[in-house]
Amino acid sequence: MNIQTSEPANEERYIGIGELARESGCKPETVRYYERIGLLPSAPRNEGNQRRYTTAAVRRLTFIRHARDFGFSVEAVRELLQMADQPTMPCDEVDTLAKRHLAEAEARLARLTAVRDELQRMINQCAGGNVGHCHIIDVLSDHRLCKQTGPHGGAEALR
Amino acid sequence: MNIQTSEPANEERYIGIGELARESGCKPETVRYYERIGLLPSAPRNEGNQRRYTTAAVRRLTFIRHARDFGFSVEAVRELLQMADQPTMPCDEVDTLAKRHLAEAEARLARLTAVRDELQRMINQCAGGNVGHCHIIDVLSDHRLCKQTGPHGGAEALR
DNA sequence: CTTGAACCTCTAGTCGCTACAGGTATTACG
DNA sequence: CGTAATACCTGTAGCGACTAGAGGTTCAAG
Repeated sequence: MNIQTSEPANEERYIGIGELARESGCKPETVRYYERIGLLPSAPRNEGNQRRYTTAAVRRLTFIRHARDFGFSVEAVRELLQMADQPTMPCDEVDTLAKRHLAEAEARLARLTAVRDELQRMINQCAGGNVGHCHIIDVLSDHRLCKQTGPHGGAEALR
Repeated sequence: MNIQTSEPANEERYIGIGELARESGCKPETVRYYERIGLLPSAPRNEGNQRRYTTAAVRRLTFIRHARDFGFSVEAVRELLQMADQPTMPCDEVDTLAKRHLAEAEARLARLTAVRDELQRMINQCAGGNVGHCHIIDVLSDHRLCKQTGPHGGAEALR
């Protein structure tokens, strides 16, 4: 498994940024953005200054997109790429990174679950009527009406 | 329950932005930001141009923070405030807004759960060794190694 | 009266893209 | 071969929801 961007073998097919984007499931703007921030190496250009890519770039970009889909931050992806680029390295660090990410996902999950439960509770208790007696408004107005003691952290759960 | 910002009754105590922030659980910068974007009305100023608040502002800001904690967007909070400001209105719209938000929370929850499971799976299958044979790297490189068929949407789950 | 904390405005930075505007290159068709 | 549609280029600005800092003013305590 090689996700490095290597120089093309003879006769290898070159593709443009549009096709690269299509094949790896993102947009050309995003590809250029990844190049700008250094996730992708600067692509070689043809005579008309357009970027040309090989299948190595498709693999690297696919890796990036997939890691992003898993919710890894761009910085984490950068680290993962560096690790993947050194196949002889022990994979402890990869493991650590993944576990930390898992822990964060679980924390978000817990917060989000609490928020969901509280939302459900307050919706169920709304008897309908007018806003002056709306349970939803009441709960939002007064944290003591929540089962939870701490802040919900719904906003933080979304980061 | 009145969360409107009304003019202070005679002899009502005024507080500064710092105390307001402390009492409602956010930072002074955030308070000014909320004023700037119109979630909070422009606060009256003392002679030295500093904002003075009453308990009505504490209530309003607490409502805002609480709704934000529930993950409601600032725009949704704006709508909720408008509704809460009209206590005689029927609360159908509040209900609708809350239910829509609940549905979104549940969707995010589902995506995040899927991501969590896949992360767990790939961490459990990592035998340790070097990066060249690391299962985590392999899964990130090749979506077909995931149980899931579609994209994970981990990044989207975080919005 | 002095010191230090709290406050003021304005601007820019965060993250991860996305969307222009205004131009050039390539490609397909007639 | 000419033209038109498409793809590409760079650079900049915008999103959401704050947060941080610079550089200055005002307040409260001693």
